[in-house]
Amino acid sequence: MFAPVPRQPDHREIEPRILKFWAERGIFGKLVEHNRGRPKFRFLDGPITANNPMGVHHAWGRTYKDLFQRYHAMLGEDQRYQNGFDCQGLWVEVEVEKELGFKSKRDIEAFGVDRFVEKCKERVLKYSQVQTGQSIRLGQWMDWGDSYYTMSEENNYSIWHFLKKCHERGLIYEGTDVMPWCSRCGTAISDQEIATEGYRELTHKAVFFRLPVLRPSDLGLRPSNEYLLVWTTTPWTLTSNVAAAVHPELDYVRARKGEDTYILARPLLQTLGRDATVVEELKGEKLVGLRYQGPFDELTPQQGVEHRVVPWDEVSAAEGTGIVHIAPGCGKEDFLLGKEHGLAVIAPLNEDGTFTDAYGWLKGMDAQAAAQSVFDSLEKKGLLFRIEDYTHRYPVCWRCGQELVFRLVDEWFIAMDSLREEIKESARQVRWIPEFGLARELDWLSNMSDWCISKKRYWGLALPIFRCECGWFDVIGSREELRSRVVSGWERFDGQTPHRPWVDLVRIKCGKCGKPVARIKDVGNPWLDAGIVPFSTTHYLTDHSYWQEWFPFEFITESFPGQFRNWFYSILAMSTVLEKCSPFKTILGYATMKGADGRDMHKSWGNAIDTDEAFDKMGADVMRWVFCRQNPAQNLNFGYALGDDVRRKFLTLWNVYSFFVTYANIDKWTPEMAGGEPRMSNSGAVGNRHSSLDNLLDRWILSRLNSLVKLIRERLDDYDPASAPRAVEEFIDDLSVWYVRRSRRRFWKPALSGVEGSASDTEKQAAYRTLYDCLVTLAKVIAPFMPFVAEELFQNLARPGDMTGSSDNPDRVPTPESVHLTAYPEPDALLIDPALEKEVSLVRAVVSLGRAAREKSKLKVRQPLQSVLVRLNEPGDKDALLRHADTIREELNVHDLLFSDRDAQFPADYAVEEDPEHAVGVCTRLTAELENEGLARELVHKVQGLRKAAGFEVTDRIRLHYQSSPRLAAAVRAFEDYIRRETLAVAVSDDALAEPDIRESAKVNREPADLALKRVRE
RNA sequence: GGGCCCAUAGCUCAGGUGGUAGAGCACUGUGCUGAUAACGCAGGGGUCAGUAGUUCGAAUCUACUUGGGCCCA
Repeated sequence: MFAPVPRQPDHREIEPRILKFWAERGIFGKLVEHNRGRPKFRFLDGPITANNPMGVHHAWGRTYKDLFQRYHAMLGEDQRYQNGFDCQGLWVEVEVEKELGFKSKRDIEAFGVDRFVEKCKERVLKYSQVQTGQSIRLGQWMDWGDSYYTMSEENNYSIWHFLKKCHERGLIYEGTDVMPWCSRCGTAISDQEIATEGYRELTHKAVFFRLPVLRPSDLGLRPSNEYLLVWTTTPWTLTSNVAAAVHPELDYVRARKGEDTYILARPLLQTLGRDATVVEELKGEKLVGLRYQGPFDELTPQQGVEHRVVPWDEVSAAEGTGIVHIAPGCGKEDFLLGKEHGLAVIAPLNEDGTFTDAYGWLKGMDAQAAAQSVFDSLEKKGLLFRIEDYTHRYPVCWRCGQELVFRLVDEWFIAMDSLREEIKESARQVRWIPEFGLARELDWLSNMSDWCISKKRYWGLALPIFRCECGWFDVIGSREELRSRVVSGWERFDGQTPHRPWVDLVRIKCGKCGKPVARIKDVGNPWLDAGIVPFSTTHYLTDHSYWQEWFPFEFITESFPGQFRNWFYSILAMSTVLEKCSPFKTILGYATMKGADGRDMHKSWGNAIDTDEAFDKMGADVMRWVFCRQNPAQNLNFGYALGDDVRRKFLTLWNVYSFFVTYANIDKWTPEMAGGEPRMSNSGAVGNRHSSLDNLLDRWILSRLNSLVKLIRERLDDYDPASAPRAVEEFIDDLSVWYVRRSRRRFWKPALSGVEGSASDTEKQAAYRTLYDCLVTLAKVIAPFMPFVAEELFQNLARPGDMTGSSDNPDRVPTPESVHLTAYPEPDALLIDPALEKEVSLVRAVVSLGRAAREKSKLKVRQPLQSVLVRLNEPGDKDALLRHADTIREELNVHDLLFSDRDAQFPADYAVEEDPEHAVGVCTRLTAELENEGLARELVHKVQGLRKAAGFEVTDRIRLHYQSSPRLAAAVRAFEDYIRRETLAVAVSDDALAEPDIRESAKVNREPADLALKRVRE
């Protein structure tokens, strides 16, 4: 017996129960064991940041990861199943700071770096556990006890090794650069980190100001009443102005306004207002070298600075004045231009974004808050021209949202120029899905600047760089190397992880002057942590043969946006340095998850979906299906409505399953009855025992099933997750709407006689057998997508009685214990019959047209008609339709199926519908005989309704009594056999019935009738 | 300024290698009542963003334009 099937699947009940089943039976462990030593599927999990509970967008990616791992497991491939957690970096620090109520780095120092670092570790451990639980709830199968953590010693020391290799190639250097700087976090933000969320549309005060041109006089250079008109959006940087840039090819003017003369780009003359008159036109190159008086010459750092006009091709006349203020200490491009022209570099800011002590009255003032003070000072000096609001995209800190400033800093870099082409070559070795990924990655690689690997923070990779005051530095490549070179502090470091503050206590000997040298204080860029995992997780340094077994990886899948310059970049770069190749062969990228309304998910906008709530409301299976059927290249607008659609679709499958179990139990049908040998073999082949079947419907659905399996294997082998679910949905539709509906009567009476070779038994057995194989195969097919429901179907169909613990079905058949331990179905080419599939499509098209024609005739389908007439353009289609004549006649409820030539006209009493290929007409003329038949069918319809209303079982026999008009009575007599058969009536009589179970006064096609039913006990 | 992606029915989206537009939802009508707090069928609805080109033929290929998104500078 199959367990009775609830009317609707309840994921809240099913999913936890299946999780428990898997856990108790150790199914995952058995799977790993089963495939051990077989051909490998090498998957690399990109680490998830273990800093908060998982977002629903993570569930999207994790679904892909699980889908392909489960699929390849069912192909019998050996896998590592290692999940990864990203642990180190500013993002964790920021959360811990919030937890502790810290506002700045000073708070951390006061709290103690060691305690702070421990807090960071604790947070990572806590949320890695939370995420593990959520992933399990999603149905993801990983070796959860063996997750890698990027804070592990192996990971950190592997990076040391990488950095050492870079140093051996002379790529590591300390540079002065102007970097985007977060004054709250007290650290530079690397190029990669100014990510999607790294820019924000902001409005600032922009200022037009004037700088007096210095003219020669007896006493040297003196300010004149001629001015450069200059514009900037960052007032605080004026304090560090050293030059003004013009485009040498651009047209400029000298224009008089009142007593004064202004120089600016000609296209921007209107900036001066209407009362200005042009005195002279000149090219920008004529202005180069002109000296002017700086806007803040009174400040100490400005003493001795010579201000002059320099040429720059980047200047445009699109906005401002065409004269650009240059402060090499405050802007990246300014810095580069300054280098080119040998300009002075003035660095005005402290780590916290305030002016340094040298800045006199500005000392201690926050740079961004200083705008008004700068304006006041300009005003007082007669240099202010105009202030206006200016809206632009401005970089902000990707973690805390603070507006960034550009600050002159000393940071450590890996020189990338010599690696650029090598890494691009590695990127080209990869299959990028979607294809445009390669172009994106190459674009990034072509434009990337040197990799800034240092961060002035606490929780992260301890960069193994030791630098002496004398200028010497070296990079340590391993713990052993450090130990061999240590001169002091080892005992205080030994036993600790290689993190701050402990590793900072170690001293080595300077290679030049011999002094004890400490590590630089900086920690590493977190993408180093994630970038090394292709090596650290495969024990590149400690177990080389293991690494050789598992490297490179076949497959990774991650979200595209952002990762081109982050993880994809760092694993490609690091692997290229270490092994001159890409560490992965195929990348499946997917887009961004948005709210149901297409906007970013925000709690305050009400469109955010909590992961745990989604598991509860939607269920993991449905959620996974939604993710899988999505085109990965397209943003996913995720909401509960998507889940409702999927649930409806699967309710159809559930109904088929429920239908099968209901009737199989009535007939006490078991798989063994129809076969003889055990049903579920491990071969995985689908329906290979049906080749002798002659039922067209059976042959058709098995062809469809095998075609489906073939397609899905092709698509999954090609790393295309989205095509498979769509194909499954179509199959479910075919199975329910056509196969089950058309086959329904085969599952009804008479009951299985048990007589070998009886005709009705053979038909019925074939139907059960076919539907059973469809369902069991489907369970296997969807197992990687919807692991819970697949298991539920499989357990009840293939191992009935097992899950409930009742052991009327002990392990007497070698059926695998779980659907996830079965082999993925293989298509049987002999069962695929494209011609038959096409034929059934044709039949369905003709039936569809016929129904539309009936619709037009206003004659309901229950009323039999004499004939349907089909006109075909393809004469060959006639034979095909004739093979399905019974089907067409039944579907359209007509007696005859007729054909006509392509040019023939339909008779006048036909209602006709047509499409480009065929026309179908139904004869609308009714005879008395047809009307009687219609009455009989209508009566049956009423009686079935009464059976239902009375609560009879579908197998109950009844007595049917009726009193009616003579017209109806005649019809009943004419079709009595039919009525008895359809309603399971043992007797039909026209007298009154004493004590009926149910009675009704009804109208049967306008003929009045009293109907009464009584159940007959056997 | 450069690169990449997108634009198909009211909404969400399918539409390898070019051949007279499809699904789901929504809407309207209707049927079924032995899967039934389900389901089926039928119908309305699209100049496939625009323009030009290649072609016997373009939603599909090419160029440009417009609008949206992302990235780089």
